[in-house]
Amino acid sequence: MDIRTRLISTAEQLFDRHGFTATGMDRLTKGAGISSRTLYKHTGSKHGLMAAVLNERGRRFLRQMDVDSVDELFVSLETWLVQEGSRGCLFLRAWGETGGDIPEIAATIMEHKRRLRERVNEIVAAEIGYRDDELAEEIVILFEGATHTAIYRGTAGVASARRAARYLMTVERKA
Amino acid sequence: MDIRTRLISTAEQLFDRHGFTATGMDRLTKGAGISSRTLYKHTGSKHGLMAAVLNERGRRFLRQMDVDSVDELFVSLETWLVQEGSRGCLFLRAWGETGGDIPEIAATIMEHKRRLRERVNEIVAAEIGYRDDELAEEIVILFEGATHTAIYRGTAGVASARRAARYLMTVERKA
DNA sequence: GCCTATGTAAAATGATCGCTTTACACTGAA
DNA sequence: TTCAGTGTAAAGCGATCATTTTACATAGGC
Repeated sequence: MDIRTRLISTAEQLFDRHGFTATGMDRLTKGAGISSRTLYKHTGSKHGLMAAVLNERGRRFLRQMDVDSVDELFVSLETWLVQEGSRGCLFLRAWGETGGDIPEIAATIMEHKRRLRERVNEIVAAEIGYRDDELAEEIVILFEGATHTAIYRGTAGVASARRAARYLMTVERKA
Repeated sequence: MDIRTRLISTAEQLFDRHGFTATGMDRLTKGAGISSRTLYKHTGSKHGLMAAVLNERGRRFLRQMDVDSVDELFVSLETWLVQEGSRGCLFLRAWGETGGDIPEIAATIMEHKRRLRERVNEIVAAEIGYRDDELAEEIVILFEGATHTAIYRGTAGVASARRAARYLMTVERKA
């Protein structure tokens, strides 16, 4: 496996499992099996590594959420949580640990959330035939809620979110 | 103000603003205006301080969520977010930063979430006349979703969650 | 065969980590 | 008046922090 890929996926696991600040550079280098010099050549700094991890994760996440209906969206979320574990949104955790003070990281987070919102908006629009920002926002909230409830309730909550979404999609559509 | 109160409320602000791990003991002692010896006499360790902060915050939070209807619940949440800021659930952030590995902290988090869930269940039951665990879980998910969406969308999302909750409360009640 | 890329291991940087200890001052009750 | 309780300031604990540096190996293209 490519060094950069190995570094980033190792870092993603460690950050997700132990938190960003609590994960030191030595654990990252040892985990990836590379020297610190090589690490710094690849991502420049710890913040750079964090941003790279988030970018890569965001790409993978949105690829998995590339579905055609709201119902499938929640199925995909459940699959993701089962495969990756339920420790909450890594982007929001990064925001919390940095206080939103690192521009490079803050921008990555905001951009990811903007993309997710747009994706949900498109899925909703495809399903009901027109754009409905308000309905899409409610689905996003259920999505975000399911993600975070899963930390302490497991994937059981995703089924509830899915059910609630089904109601909203039925009741709220005007056409 | 009592030293212990000052310590805990200062720590709560610093942890919330900058994260738990990133906040060092010297910032905490300087913030509270006490010596490190005094701090350690009061809470024993940093983990002890974290647990104390979470306990205090949980008490204050649930006091503010002591309402009689689901609609009021979301109004109270909005008030909370405006007053306290929107940096996500401090309990889940603590979970993420510790990996759930510190028993003292993990137990505090789980207990708080259990209480919140029970509170919502009671509010729902009072409103529709009978207990409905599934409906309550959906409300909890909207609540959790609004809390976390607020990090990057502000309180606008709370209004959406409130609206969605109103739909669910209307559509799903069987009596 | 040499040059540049890219990697390693390991030491050193100064700062900061959580936590303990030492030495001293104030206060209220016995 | 003595004494336990509670506080301070400041030094020190060994460990770890993110980052840089030094010295050396290996490999592919010219």
